[in-house]
Amino acid sequence: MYRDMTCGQPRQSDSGKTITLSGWVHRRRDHGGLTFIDLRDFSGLMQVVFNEDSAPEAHALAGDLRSEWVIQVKGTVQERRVGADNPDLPTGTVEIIASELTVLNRSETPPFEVEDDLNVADETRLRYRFMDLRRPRMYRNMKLRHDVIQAARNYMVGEDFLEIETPILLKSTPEGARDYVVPSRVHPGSFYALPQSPQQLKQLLMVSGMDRYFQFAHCFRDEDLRADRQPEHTQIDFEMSFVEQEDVLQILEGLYTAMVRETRPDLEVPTPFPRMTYAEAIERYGSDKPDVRFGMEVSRLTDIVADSGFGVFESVAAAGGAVRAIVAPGCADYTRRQTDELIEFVKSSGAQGLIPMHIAAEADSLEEVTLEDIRSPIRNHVSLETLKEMARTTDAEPGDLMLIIAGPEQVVNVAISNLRVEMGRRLGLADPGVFNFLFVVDFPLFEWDDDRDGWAAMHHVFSSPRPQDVGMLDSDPGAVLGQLYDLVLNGVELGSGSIRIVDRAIQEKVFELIGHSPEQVEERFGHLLRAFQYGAPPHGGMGLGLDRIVMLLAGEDNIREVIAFPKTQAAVDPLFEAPGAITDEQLEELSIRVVESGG
RNA sequence: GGCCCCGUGGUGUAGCGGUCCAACACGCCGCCCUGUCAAGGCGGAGAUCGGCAGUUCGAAUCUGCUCGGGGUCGCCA
Repeated sequence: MYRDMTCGQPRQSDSGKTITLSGWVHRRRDHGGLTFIDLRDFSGLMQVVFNEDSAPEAHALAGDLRSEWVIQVKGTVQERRVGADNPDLPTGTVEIIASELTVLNRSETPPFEVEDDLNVADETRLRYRFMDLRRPRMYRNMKLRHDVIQAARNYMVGEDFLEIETPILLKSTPEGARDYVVPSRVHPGSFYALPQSPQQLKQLLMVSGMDRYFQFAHCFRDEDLRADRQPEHTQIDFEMSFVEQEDVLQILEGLYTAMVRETRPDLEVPTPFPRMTYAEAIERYGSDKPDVRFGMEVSRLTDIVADSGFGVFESVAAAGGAVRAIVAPGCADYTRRQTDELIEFVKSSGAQGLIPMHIAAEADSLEEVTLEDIRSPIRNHVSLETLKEMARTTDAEPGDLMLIIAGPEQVVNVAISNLRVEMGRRLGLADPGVFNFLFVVDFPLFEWDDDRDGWAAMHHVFSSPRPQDVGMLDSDPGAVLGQLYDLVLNGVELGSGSIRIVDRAIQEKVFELIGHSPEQVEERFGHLLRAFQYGAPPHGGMGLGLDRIVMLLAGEDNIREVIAFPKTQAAVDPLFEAPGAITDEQLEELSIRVVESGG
């Protein structure tokens, strides 16, 4: 045994014991005849004292120690002398009086210090991830991730779900994201694809009578990265037979309250999780994943300003676009510099611009506001009555700052909802101690795809329309709502799910609507549809981003912080230098020739 | 694919046309020190400023291209 205890364990009750500890040299404080070593492992720090008088050999050796060397120390646990306690350390009331020291391994000088309050470029951290992960914060995140997984597994097992693994090497399905593909050696010119989700597999498991399935599923998507998006991520994936939407939502609520309770009992989780329709979410927040911890709802001014005399508003309204606004309470004194910043912000969210409207705090009420009280680029173009009507509609008061965005509906919604979140952040409106889960339901089944000039599945092709909407599949596809639901937490989409289609006629109709020929359907989904002809139970389920919920539970704002070996924005692993070339022999075996890109 | 920000010793930053063969902090190396815990004192080494091409009498500093990193819009069934 290299150790009797871990570094963070010994307490006053252990004093007098002779123990052996192993770990990394966190810091050395050499006082000449007396040397202190902070010995570190995953569990914490322990101060080790080397005294020239009592252990000359160990003391001499301790003088050679350097940061991150791996050592083994034998010594006696002792209460620290009066006044020498370190209240910052859990082990700060004791220390080890070393009698023996063994150097187990040396270390090069580290590229950065193993400290939590680290300020090092992400790429450097990833290049030396094995050092980066030694930081207590990273261990905490990995441990939290572990605990979240255990809590989820316990809950799912308790609800009679079966944990079943599904293959990673499967077939490309041309829906959705780009696939990562793997060439087949045995079948030259053929490729496996890594799963974007185990969607079809879990549906097959339902047809197989497995009743309730779950899995921590690795999912791969070859799309551009973001702070909360990696090329591979882990989903808590589950599917249930003989259920309706509400049954699935009940499981979700139970699962997530359990996960939070087990890992962050300090957080407040209001239950039951509220249900909000997609339409309501868009109307009130401009987003299908609203942060409902605070108000600042989005108003619609299109009708009021359609004939206001302000050209931008009029042309947007005439083109069928939207004029929407939020109110930043008490922000009428924002400076030009501050509003310019906000303009840059909304531009980066895709909007053309942003029109601020300051309502001076001097007036006692909105009705007493005069043109003098209003500061805005539209002030000289729009009548006072219209300005007031805009303020009334948004519930703006004297002293408030209205922020108005005009443009195509979807562009406005993206920008105004991002702006709302940004203002909420600036004004400190969102309580970080509250986890406000929200079910967004009744998503449209289809959305119009301008590129393809046709309907596309909002979620995926197997999601079922609401029974009452089936009749509209022919007459008005855009109005058909699905048995589709998202779980949203504090403005972050955690996952999507649906009740699946098991009726062949409806399935064929859906394929037809999104422009799949029977041949394409057979090619892409024949296996699943054939299975459905052999007795498919009604079923539904969900895929949930594990990394994101762990990120939120950890209080991190980047998903890389809760993934042991994440990739950079260019989908590179700087430690492995992946992806990399393969040998000519490998290429030969795979019948692959690499050609220069045409440019 | 678009937009924005960043790239200076090991790490993080300062310098933003000559006074910079580059400053500071931490780290590193050496010496001293028996109670420190971001130990302390003294001394020292270490970057030609991501790369290339230009502008200029002169560039870390300006311009163009390029590479790398981060954020974001598109994209992500």
